Amino acid sequence: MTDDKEGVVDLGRLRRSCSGCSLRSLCLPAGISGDDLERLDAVVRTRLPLDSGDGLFRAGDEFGNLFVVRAGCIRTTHPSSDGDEQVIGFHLPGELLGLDAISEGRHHCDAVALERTSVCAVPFDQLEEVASHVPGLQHQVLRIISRELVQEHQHLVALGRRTARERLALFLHSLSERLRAGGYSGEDFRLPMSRDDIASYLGLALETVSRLLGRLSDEGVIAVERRRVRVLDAAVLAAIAGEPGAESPDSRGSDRQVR
Amino acid sequence: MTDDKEGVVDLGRLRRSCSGCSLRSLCLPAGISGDDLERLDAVVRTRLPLDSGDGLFRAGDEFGNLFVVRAGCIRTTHPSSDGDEQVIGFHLPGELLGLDAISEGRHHCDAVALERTSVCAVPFDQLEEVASHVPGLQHQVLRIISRELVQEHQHLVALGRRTARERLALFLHSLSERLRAGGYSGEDFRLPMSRDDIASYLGLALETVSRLLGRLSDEGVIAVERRRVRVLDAAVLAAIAGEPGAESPDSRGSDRQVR
DNA sequence: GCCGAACGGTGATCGCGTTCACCGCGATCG
DNA sequence: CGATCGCGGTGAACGCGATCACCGTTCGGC
Repeated sequence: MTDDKEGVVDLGRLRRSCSGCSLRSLCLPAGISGDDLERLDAVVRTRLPLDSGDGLFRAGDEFGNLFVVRAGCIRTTHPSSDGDEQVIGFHLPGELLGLDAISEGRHHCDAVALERTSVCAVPFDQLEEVASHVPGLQHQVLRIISRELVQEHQHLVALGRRTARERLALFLHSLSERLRAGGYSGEDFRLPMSRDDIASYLGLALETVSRLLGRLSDEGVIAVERRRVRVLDAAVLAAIAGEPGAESPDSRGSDRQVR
Repeated sequence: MTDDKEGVVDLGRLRRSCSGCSLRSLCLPAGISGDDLERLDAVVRTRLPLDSGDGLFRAGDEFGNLFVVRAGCIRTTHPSSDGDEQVIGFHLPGELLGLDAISEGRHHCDAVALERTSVCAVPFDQLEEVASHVPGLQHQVLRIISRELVQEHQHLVALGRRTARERLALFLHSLSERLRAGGYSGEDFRLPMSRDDIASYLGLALETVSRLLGRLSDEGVIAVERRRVRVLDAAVLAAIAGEPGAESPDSRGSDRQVR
């Protein structure tokens, strides 16, 4: 199937493949190499381009593909019976979406691009087929979906126990970390989403988000200019967010032993 | 490995095995049968008994096993840096827990039994090994973890957008449905958790939970007597919870096509 | 250029749910 | 048996964040 001439690397094909992707270590191929990576590569459709506002899928749609964000940002929202909808997540480069559709074979969210965005589509049935021959890939899929679960737990704690100010600080902190992980600056970035989106995601009114951004700016923790954000004091931001600073991992043992 | 005499069923062993378990269709073995089910059976350790208050694992513990509740109830809580912790979930018969530990090989939650509880322990490395030979099992694991994700999304929407009254109705409605799925009555049951636990789970103060339970009781929607709850008007309860009554599935197509 | 919509900022007011306080009940234990 | 503790119920007051109202700015369209 490879039509590359011997010894000549096809740069175009490489750039479009997992092996040449800068997000490789974050994404499905993490820990996969050689023939196995080529098998995965054969399944992934790269470079699906989306304009700002374009939809990727809607709640109720039949589930066919998982998607990985290469560049840009995808917002997922959960529709409510009474009309209003809540923002569930923002997906940045290197992050998967569509995992919640595996359960019933239908998407439960609407997914929309917030800016010019490029995604890879991964046909799920083919991914499962490849994974059944590549144990490392099967494990990686489980790890990614489990990580998603952990993030949701943190989001739950934020919505359940944190003040508006703490939620916003946590949001900015998390965004900063994730952008850094994707290869972008974590200190100076542009928010892909509106104040309204942030408010919905954090379970707040948009006025509250607006005011608190202003307050954090007054305090010198961040600088905000419309959608541009600079983190001036990451330590204080993390402290407000309630992030454990230099806490020891503190392993306490292992789970219940079974005889 | 089977030491049963020909034609004679070992009832003790059967009752302890997946094939003889009444929760089979909810649990990992759903859709698995024959030799494959036997292979799964060989991995699962059944009947780990817990008393009320016993811990199953704690945040930071090394991850070894997934657990399935056979009877009783397990509460998982997410510890916070500043001391107070939030209840993340209640796990009823037929439900898995520990899935969030796959990502980093460490548990992120504390898990405690709220009453006399029996669980099955599933060593995760062995489960993965079996799953790599049994495609149906691999798919089932993904389906279960994905379903978990969907439930968390609904919980997020509840915490982000719903009033205290709606959250409580949703909680009772969901509890009722899940108990029914596990083979218990959904109309008349005993709450395994305290008001405090419910409040933490719903992001409310316990006083609010107490008052709203009283109000729902006054209105004749439910009857509450300490921890015993009877659902008197399931339709009204579902309506308050914002559950779609007789809404059509309304399939709108399939996700973005990829050329 | 003009127009209009989308977005963002800010003040004034309100109300839901929290907070604080104290109540009674039932179980456990010396 | 009275003492203690955990659990659950309830009243009163407060305050955080929602709601309502209106502002200016930016941007894309013709």
